[in-house]
Amino acid sequence: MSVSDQKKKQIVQAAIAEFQEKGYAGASMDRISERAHVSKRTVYNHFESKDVLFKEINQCLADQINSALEVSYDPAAPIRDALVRLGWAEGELMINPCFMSLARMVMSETIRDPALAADMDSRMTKISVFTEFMERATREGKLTATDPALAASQFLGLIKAHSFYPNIHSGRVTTRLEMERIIEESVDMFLARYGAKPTAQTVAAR
Amino acid sequence: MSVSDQKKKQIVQAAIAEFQEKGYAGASMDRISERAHVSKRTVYNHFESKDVLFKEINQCLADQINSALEVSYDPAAPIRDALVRLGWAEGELMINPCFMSLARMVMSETIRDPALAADMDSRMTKISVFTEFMERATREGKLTATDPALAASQFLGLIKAHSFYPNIHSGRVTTRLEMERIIEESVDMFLARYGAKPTAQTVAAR
DNA sequence: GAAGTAAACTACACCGTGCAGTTTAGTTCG
DNA sequence: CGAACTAAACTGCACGGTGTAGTTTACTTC
Repeated sequence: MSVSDQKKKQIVQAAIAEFQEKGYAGASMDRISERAHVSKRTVYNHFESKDVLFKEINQCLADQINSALEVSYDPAAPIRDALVRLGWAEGELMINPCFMSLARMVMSETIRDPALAADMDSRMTKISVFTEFMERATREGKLTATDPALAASQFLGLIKAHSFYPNIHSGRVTTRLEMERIIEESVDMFLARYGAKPTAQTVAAR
Repeated sequence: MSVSDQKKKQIVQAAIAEFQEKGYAGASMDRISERAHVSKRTVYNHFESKDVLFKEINQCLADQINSALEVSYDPAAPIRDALVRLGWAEGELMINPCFMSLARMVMSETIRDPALAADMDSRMTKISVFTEFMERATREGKLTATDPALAASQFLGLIKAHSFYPNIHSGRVTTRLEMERIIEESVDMFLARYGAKPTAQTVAAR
């Protein structure tokens, strides 16, 4: 990595910290350059404006989400295992402090600015895997989710309700152990509602 | 209502709109006074600073939440009906555009500022009704929620996942009809997991 | 000579205050 | 009743001090 790339990385890190603490409007380009141990002019050599710098950081978040959600559907796996694996695709992000820190910052801005929210949404290209999963599993008789989109959103809602949303407020990040429990409990509830033919075997598996 | 009170109300309304659109740091006291059709000096006669004005608005939100959650436990009602009623205590808030608008604004600030988040939390005195409900219903054999706090948070999570959190981003407010469905679906899933003795009667009631 | 630095500089916007003068509501008195 | 008075609130404007985004300039390092 060249010196210039190194500086750019420092700037991005500093900007994340500054935007996180103060928000877009409250962040100062002077402080960002200080935190990056870089002259202000160097910041402007790499990013033509505060807005461009902010957008670049947003793209980092979208990239993280998209790559985390590249999860393939395994028809051979038992539905319970497949759901746990699907849950972990999201869960893995939420136990990652770097991701959560970024997510908090971006979210507090998107809440206020619908245009920015739409822009971010358009960057999240992989969200559909959850609905596709429900649809396919139902087609194969493993679930009874007649409304796959609803089921997907309920599944995500259960997980997020115990990790993402509380974290967003407290700043505390869920541990891997806690996430295991959250996913177990979410899958339990989800299968209680949508599991096909609740046989003795399914119950015993709990 | 006196003229002075009327002006104060105008200021609060204008401030909500301004804070909502621009955030705390981005909001301008000059613009707030313009939006309220009031001189800037009048704003400062009612509120000694931007911060005081902001806090006053936060208190409005806390008041709305606390009064909405004053819901009593009815031991005579079937558990399903009681859950629906409990869900509506929260749901009623979320189909209210005024509440949602305020909630969005406050949330985007509390996300960034943990101290403010803690301050707001301390003002929400009635959140415990959900856990108390689960605890009591389990004691009376109507539910099997061995961890009442978890069950309460799952119940709320299911409802919020389909109204509050999507609304926060899109700005679109859930209709009463949609909320009926959300609460039905949430109670369905909740009872599938925690309903005591799933008898033929319980199933038929769906 | 390409990239970085430090510091000063421009051109604003913003918070909060001060103040001279006006409006409003209510009360007293003829 | 209605005119005169009073106290409080409101207006509009200007101002000090501060902070900001982004630019420029002169200098340094590799």
